[in-house]
Amino acid sequence: MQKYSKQTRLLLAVDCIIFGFDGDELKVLLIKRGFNPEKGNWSLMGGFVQATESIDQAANRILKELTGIEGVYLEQLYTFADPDRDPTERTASVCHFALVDIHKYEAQLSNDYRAEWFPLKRFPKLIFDHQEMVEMAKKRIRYKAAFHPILFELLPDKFTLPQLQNLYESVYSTSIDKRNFSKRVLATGLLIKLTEKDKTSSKRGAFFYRLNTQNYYAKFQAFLNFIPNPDTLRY
Amino acid sequence: MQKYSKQTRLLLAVDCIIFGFDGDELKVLLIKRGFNPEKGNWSLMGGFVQATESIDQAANRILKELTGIEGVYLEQLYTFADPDRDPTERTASVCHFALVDIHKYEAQLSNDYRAEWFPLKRFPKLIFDHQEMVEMAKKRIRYKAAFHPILFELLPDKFTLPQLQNLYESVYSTSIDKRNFSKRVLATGLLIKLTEKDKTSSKRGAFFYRLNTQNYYAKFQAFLNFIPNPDTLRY
DNA sequence: ACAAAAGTGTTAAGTCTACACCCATGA
DNA sequence: TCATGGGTGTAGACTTAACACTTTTGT
Repeated sequence: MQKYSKQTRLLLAVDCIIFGFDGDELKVLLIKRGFNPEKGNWSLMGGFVQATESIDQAANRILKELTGIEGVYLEQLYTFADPDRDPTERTASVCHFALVDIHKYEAQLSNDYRAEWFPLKRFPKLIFDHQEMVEMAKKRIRYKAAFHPILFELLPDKFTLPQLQNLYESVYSTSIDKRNFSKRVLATGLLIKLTEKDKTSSKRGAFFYRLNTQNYYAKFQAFLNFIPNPDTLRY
Repeated sequence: MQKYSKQTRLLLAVDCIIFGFDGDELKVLLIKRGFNPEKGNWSLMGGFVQATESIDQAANRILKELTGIEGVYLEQLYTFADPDRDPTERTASVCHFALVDIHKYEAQLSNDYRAEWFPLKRFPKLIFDHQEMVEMAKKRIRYKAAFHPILFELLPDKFTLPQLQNLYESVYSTSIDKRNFSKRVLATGLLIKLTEKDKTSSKRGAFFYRLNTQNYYAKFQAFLNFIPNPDTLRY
């Protein structure tokens, strides 16, 4: 079949903002770019979409290649394609964000890859328009997590209510009454209380919970509402 | 500067789902494709991003060229780039949706352009993956309009409460109690009551309202809540 | 015994839902 | 005068927010 004539072709890339939570603050995984331009500078995980790949496949492949991470929550965020965003050559980047359990990947990342976690405050200068991508991803997470239980993706399989509350408090830079928080969260039916306790952060210990995965998938699209004052949120 | 070697280049396109509301149901503007492949078949408004254009500029240009529409609400939705979505040649499409006042463009569309409004029920077969794009856009509108006052973009500058309620009822395929609806809507402070009445749909006439544009922009990002049972909504 | 974090219940305020009647007008 | 659609208020149910004390246990 004949090609479309007289149209500009360009490169298609994927970039991923990988979020993790260390129990205290949100972090993003960055890598030192391995090629010119901007070689050696901090960058999001990115790469070019190959000839026979879908965007989704490319995003998953790049995550795997650069960090070893696979099977995590990954969502398309926005496409950036200003003509001069990459000075080398016009490149459209389909930006994604991923949510991972930071502890699963800490060891392997520092050993096998040149990637590092950076807290959202105290962030290095990033290449190209990557800072803008991060800003958008932060907004999207806050927006989406206000109604959908995506933040569980940042926690290990077993987690405690205080851990979960810390996470919500970090994401929304707010503090939440723990009595109201536990009532809300437990009322969703998304959590199953385990008999085991986490004794690492208190003498008494806090009960572990795990996700009720059935309910999780069933209710994922429903609007929850873990956050007290949604009026203060901004997209 | 040297180019990135050994990478595939591809075409970047923009497609737009243009929504309108005729007072009774939601409609989407379609056009008969003017070139091969699929020449003569129904298509979303689309075109290629030019060498020096941003995506946003391309989307606005294409809207203008194909329909004369400009200055309307336009939002990036999702990027579709499966390798074979266009059989001619690999093409990534950054899909957008637009919300327009259907009455502003009815005359000009039928006279000057080959575009036609189709109700969301009774929809023709579309080219490529355009049907999937429309499905996603419907979901996004329902999602976003549950919390942000975007549906006003579908109405004329002056509109009545019954018109507005009809619109919400169509978008959510539900019926809303008119007493509760008017209380909710008026409580937002987004509307200014005019002295003039619309006598076209009743003998008594319904008061016109217009948007308080100051409040509209200020509160756009706040979560409103016009829809009674958000639990039943799905993303 | 005390410090530090976990866990739990109630009340008042506010919001939401359900519901029915009168109004204005043109035909 | 009557048929049609527009406009308005209230009471009960429910949800949310605010708030403080007891429990556990390691040191």
